[in-house]
Amino acid sequence: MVQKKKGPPQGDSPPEKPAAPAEPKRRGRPRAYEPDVALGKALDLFRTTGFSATSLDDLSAATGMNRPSLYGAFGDKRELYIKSYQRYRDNARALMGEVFRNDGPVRRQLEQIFASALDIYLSGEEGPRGCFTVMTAGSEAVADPDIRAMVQNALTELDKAFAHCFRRAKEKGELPEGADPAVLAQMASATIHSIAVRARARVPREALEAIVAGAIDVMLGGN
Amino acid sequence: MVQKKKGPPQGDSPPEKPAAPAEPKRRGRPRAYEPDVALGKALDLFRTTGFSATSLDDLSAATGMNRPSLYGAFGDKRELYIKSYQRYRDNARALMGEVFRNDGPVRRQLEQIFASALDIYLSGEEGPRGCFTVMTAGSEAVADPDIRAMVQNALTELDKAFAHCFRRAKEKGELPEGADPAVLAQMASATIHSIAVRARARVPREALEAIVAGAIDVMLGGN
DNA sequence: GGAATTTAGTGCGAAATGGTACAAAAAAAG
DNA sequence: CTTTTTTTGTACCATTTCGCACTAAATTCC
Repeated sequence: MVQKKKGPPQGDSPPEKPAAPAEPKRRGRPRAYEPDVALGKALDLFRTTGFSATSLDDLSAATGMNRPSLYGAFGDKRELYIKSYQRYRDNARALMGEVFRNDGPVRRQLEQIFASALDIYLSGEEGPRGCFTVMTAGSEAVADPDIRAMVQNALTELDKAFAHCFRRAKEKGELPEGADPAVLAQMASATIHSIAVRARARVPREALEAIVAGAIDVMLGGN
Repeated sequence: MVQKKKGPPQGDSPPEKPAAPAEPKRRGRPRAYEPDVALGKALDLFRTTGFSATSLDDLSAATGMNRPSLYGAFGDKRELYIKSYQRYRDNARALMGEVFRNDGPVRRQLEQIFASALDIYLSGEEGPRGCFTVMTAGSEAVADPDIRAMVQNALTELDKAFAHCFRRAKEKGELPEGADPAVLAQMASATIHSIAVRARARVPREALEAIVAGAIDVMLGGN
């Protein structure tokens, strides 16, 4: 069950710019695909259709790779799903981490975070695709311990990021006296979860933005 | 695609107590199953495994009905899924509607609502199953317009119930001056969505209760 | 008891699915 | 040019999946 065979360093480095680090001239027939873009396509598919409803044929068509190549490159379906999810999280982290790092006023920071989230959730040719964690990974999490661990990790990571954000804000006096950063963080996360769910039901962006605006007002207590 | 063939009045009446209204003595061989309990079993399964990952064989095993009977009683897999979802919503409405109707102090009302939600989300032999709307129906909502409509309906219904709750509270002076019931309602819904997601990832009940408690405090503004 | 009616249960079949074996192809190395 | 290595692509297999036809059973009506 617990697969972990070929575990190359992968995971930390963001997939930003493969940069092709001086391709050491491989030996055999060259690959007809770029692993990075192929994984991106797979991610897109999994995000819209979920795990079970996405067939290897679908994945094959989307990536342009035939099934044996897919298997060779990413392992079986489950492994590919997990790698897709890792990729998704790397992307999200990259997008949000940036905002979390530079410290403007909390209000501005929150606005940017939520805007990024909406960008992610509402993207997709055929309708918004919501959040991988909330929608498809959450479903698999019940039965699959590995995926569950990843989901848990994603949830706490978001909580922590928000908590850090609010803690700093409180130190800078941007929050009322009694405000509890940890609680506010969980509410911010909840707002994220909520717009993820609603996006999937095709609630229009303006409505989601209104929700975000209202939530920010309440969380910042009129500041 | 849009099935709506045999649409008996079903939908409004809560499945509470089938009551067997004087069985008018049917004509042929008696059914070996009780439609109500069978649908309940199907719901249980769909809730844990989702639509695609649940096979008709699984459903057959769970309900005790063989496939042809299943088909005859509920239609094809998609119809059964939709009926299960309706049933789930009827149950939830019954459970929460009760709380929403009797008017105690808001705080108490909210506590009860969230407690009911947790009961629903955390139930399940093999781990918590979360919320049908958020988890499995949300996934299908992208591709299936009918299911999407149901999900939208579920979301707005919850928002409205909370909004009503907060509006009444404000009239009774239980909320601060500037409080906007609609905004608070959306935050309450967001809290629901969030604990649904977290429940699925096996976050323990105490942690979820803490989140709820914190959210209530913030929403009621110290009252 | 026999006809009519409704359900149960076996079992089939066509399609889809996940996975893999194997030969052909494309490149580097000798 | 031949060998070696790596990937491609076809074809295949075993299993699962959904749906349905058809027969057997159980019950009511006449």
